[in-house]
Amino acid sequence: MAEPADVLTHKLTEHSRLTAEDAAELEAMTYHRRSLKPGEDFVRQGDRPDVAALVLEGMVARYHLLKGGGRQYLSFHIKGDLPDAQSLFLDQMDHAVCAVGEAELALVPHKEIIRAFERRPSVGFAIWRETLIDAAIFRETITRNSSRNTRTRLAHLFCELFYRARTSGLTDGNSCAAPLSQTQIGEALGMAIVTVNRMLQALRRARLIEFRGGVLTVKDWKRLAVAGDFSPEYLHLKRAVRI
Amino acid sequence: MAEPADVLTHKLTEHSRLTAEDAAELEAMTYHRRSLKPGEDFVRQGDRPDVAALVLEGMVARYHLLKGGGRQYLSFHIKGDLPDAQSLFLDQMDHAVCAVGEAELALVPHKEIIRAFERRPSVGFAIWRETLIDAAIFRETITRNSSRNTRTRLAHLFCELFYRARTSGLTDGNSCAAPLSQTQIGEALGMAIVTVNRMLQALRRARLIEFRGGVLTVKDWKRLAVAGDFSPEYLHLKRAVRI
DNA sequence: CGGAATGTTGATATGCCTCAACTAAAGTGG
DNA sequence: CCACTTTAGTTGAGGCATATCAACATTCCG
Repeated sequence: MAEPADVLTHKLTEHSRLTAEDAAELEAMTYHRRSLKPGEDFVRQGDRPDVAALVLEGMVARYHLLKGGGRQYLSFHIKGDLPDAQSLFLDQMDHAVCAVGEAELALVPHKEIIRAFERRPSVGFAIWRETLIDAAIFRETITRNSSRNTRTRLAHLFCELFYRARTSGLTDGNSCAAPLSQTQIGEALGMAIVTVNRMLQALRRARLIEFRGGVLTVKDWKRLAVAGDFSPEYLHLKRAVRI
Repeated sequence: MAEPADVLTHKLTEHSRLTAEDAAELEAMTYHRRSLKPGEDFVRQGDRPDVAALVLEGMVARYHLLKGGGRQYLSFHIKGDLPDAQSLFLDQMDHAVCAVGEAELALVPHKEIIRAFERRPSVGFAIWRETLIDAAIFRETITRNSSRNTRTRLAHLFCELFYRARTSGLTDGNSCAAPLSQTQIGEALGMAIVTVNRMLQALRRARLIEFRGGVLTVKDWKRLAVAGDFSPEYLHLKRAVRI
């Protein structure tokens, strides 16, 4: 299993240039491992964390709690992501973060991260860039959920999940892990479970994807990208991945 | 008319603590004024700006261009906001920014801002925090547009516009500037113009708001906040505003 | 003053949700 | 290991919120 510092360095390298000194600074931080069971919350709305999480394994999701008990999932995160980096500078969590399937985290004290920023501004800039990419993904999510129909939304989500997994080297051929239930997909895309189920079948019938047992298989990337109105510029990666 | 540096300092103070040295650093930057006509684009999707904008006057909006020519408005910005701060660390714009009504900007070269960060990390942290609040607003927008009905969405938008104006001292009694067309409101909330019009009437009839000639008047804040399912924590302000 | 943009109203269509029942799979305890 | 329970997925029927279409009113602006 990879070292936390390496996971982080590798991730930041997807969009930022880091010097050896920068990497050393990341290496010097303290990483505390923590395992999460499926569905387990890691931070809750209102919390004031003093550590930031790095995803080492599995998938993690951010969500708003709705009155009535429902959820609005906001984003999904994989290995290398910092799902609560915002807590570095925003005291209170305005949303929660939970595991989707089993997940493994590394926790780093805020203090150490801030100290790294002060010693090496470029490390700060890289993580800042990471949070800005997060925001770009949120913007795309607004557009996806606000102005596209249910089929397109679903296709777009699969595109994003697959593309990001691919970028991080987490795909196995045309497959990647996506341990989401149909309920969760519905709560991410703002659609009823029944509709998720039907659109899923539509995408399957059209031979664009397979989705079973928490594994997403892309059968026809090109047509899936068209169906999802997907183009990856919003992910702001240094080098585009070919699929 | 206020000096750009003062506008920025004042804004950052809404959520961050700045020392006299920090303020001096902001003061030392070069601000280039620019006026925008209603609807005028200031940056476009794909651009690679080398300056960042500070809103001095009026309202500015970010939007995605949809194929077919439609727009998805992502956020609205008022005096003190930095609507394209992300361009500091993300090369290409993934969205455009335009004026809503007349607007006045101050442009600051990226280089000078970055230099300020390197000399005074806390200035960087304050602007970073600003971009994180942006992201928090995007998250709230996801939830608003994905899991609430049209009436609630509209009420929520008005709540946010009014609350933020109030925070920045831009309200006049129960009124604030909101030079949006119904079309633009529709393109922000992901609803048809006709529906905007009807829900607007519903909110008027319920005596929650007035909205005419680009001016929003809140007639009953408490009930409007309930109708919009609005609570301002996501804006992450140091001190909550009483309305 | 005329034309364009914006707002308003009514009628109709439909995409998606809700409700309800059933099946399949996964987890649990005897 | 099997009965039992729970959770997740599937299918059909019907209704509603919201979109679409179309006409008209109003305001804005050159």
